[in-house]
Amino acid sequence: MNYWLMKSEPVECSIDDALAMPAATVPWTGVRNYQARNFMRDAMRVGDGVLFYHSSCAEPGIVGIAEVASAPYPDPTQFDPASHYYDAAAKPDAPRWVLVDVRAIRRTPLVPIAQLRAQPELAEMAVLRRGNRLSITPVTAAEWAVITTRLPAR
DNA sequence: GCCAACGTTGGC
DNA sequence: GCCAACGTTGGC
Repeated sequence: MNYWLMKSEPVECSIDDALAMPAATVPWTGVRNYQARNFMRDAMRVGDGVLFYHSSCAEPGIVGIAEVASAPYPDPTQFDPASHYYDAAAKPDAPRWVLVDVRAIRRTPLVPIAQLRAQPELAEMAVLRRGNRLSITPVTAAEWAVITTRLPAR
């Protein structure tokens, strides 16, 4: 079992949007970075824990708990010329981008990025690393424990 | 809106 | 295969 932090812009898909979907599950479309893609393609397993993170918004931070809900499969938006995520170089018989489904489990009180940075135990967290631009980063079991046990009870 | 940091592209 | 230019991310 592995753990991940996955960023989503709430304008695109917030934790509440995800919870409102059938089975609270969303296809994680739009990843166009090879390293992030490779995490989904090569390392994620169904049932892996996910910290649902809101980025590019007024209050960036962790807002929920989720889990990986599918094996990787081609991201359909790469084949859609009308999509913002269209990739003319990707063909159905040679997809370039994959995704997994993510099932939202519950909303949590916001844990702002400043609060994450303030925790000494989280100093090495990949998402907090200087210059990090990955929308998907691994989370260690120790980091997962610190974050999930210190989230205020709902 | 600014800017640091990094990935991608393309000329050579 | 180098590397400058450009684009993107994302917090502030």
